[in-house]
Amino acid sequence: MPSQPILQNLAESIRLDPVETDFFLSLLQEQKLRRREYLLQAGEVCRYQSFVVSGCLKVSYLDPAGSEHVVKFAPENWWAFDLESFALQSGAFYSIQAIEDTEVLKISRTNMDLLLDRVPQFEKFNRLMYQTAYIALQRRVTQNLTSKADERYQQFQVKYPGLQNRVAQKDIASYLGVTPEFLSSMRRREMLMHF
Amino acid sequence: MPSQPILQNLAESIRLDPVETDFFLSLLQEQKLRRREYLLQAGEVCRYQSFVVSGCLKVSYLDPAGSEHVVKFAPENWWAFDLESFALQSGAFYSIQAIEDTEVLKISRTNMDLLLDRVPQFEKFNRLMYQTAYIALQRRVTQNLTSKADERYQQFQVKYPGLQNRVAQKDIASYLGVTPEFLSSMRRREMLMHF
DNA sequence: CGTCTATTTGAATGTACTCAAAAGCGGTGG
DNA sequence: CCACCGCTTTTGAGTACATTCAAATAGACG
Repeated sequence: MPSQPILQNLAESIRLDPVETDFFLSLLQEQKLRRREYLLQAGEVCRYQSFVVSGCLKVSYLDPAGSEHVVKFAPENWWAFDLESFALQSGAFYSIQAIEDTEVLKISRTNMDLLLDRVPQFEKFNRLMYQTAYIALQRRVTQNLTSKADERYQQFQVKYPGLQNRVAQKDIASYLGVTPEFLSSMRRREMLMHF
Repeated sequence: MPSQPILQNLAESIRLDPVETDFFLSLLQEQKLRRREYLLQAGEVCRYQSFVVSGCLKVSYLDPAGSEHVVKFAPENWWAFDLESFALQSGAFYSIQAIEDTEVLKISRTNMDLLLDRVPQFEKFNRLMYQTAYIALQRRVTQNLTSKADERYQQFQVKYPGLQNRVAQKDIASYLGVTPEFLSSMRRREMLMHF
């Protein structure tokens, strides 16, 4: 199991001794997804919290009119799950789909509860994850209100370096909240600017 | 001290015995603000988590170009604070200002730590607050991307019933992410619709 | 009452969308 | 290996949504 990346990710917020580390690793499951395969479908209960080892996922939501809205991407070293559904074990609002062949390490809600019980450090990890997620989201709201599509595109490039070459433009457009056609014309204008 | 509303708010997520309740209340401070007075200025460290007993606050952010963006309103029974600044004791990103004469009950970061130590119930309260805040925010992001200004205005009216009569239109416009002029013309069209 | 700020109104402009059609590209089967 | 199919991306014209700027009107407060 390719456990190095996830341990490194943990190390950013908490410190574990070898026993705790092993216990944590023993609770993980590995899963491989093909391009286009779903890790979670809207409506299902989100039973796992997943860490992307390789590949890339997209988290999206289908509005009543039937069009898709991408909420976030999760390339290597990102966590992906429907936070609300995982926390409350309610029906998921979002779907999570692989946009490349992807390998994840996931921990079930049950095992996470075990972990929280036995290794109190993980309370902190969890709290920080919520906190970080909230703060990041709050800034995104603010930025969406503040900036025009071309600025949001630049912010996307900063947030996800290199990802624009791995993700379909229609998905980037959806993430930015513009139509694929408009993103295309934005890119054209941007190209011309450089001459 | 008008402690009934805040106890009712707590009761929505946790149950306290009389001793815990008294301990909690002993950690609160009362503060009265005049219209236009600031509870927090951007750049300061947010040392308190405040609960609005009466009146109304607005949480807003000043962009580099100097224009204000309202992030949320906090009328009676809402909590208001800069979550990031309070958690990390870093400089606040947001300002919090009274838009009516307002009365708040606030708890300092220090006292909150005490509380978390002595009454573990509050871990849950805190986690739920983050969780709820996150989920609400996530939906707002999605809605902002999905819907037009007039729909966002309706959502505002649902979220904050009756508040449109207490808040300046320029602040509502800012919250919705449109210009005051456009909100004004939206309302005119809406009026005409009813004939 | 006068001053200051908020709101309304209108015209001109810009930003982003819809619809339609053409071109590009990737995967699949022959 | 190539041809074809389906989906994505590009391009363009016309339109709708929202902004800017300017000026007039209305309200709030001392």
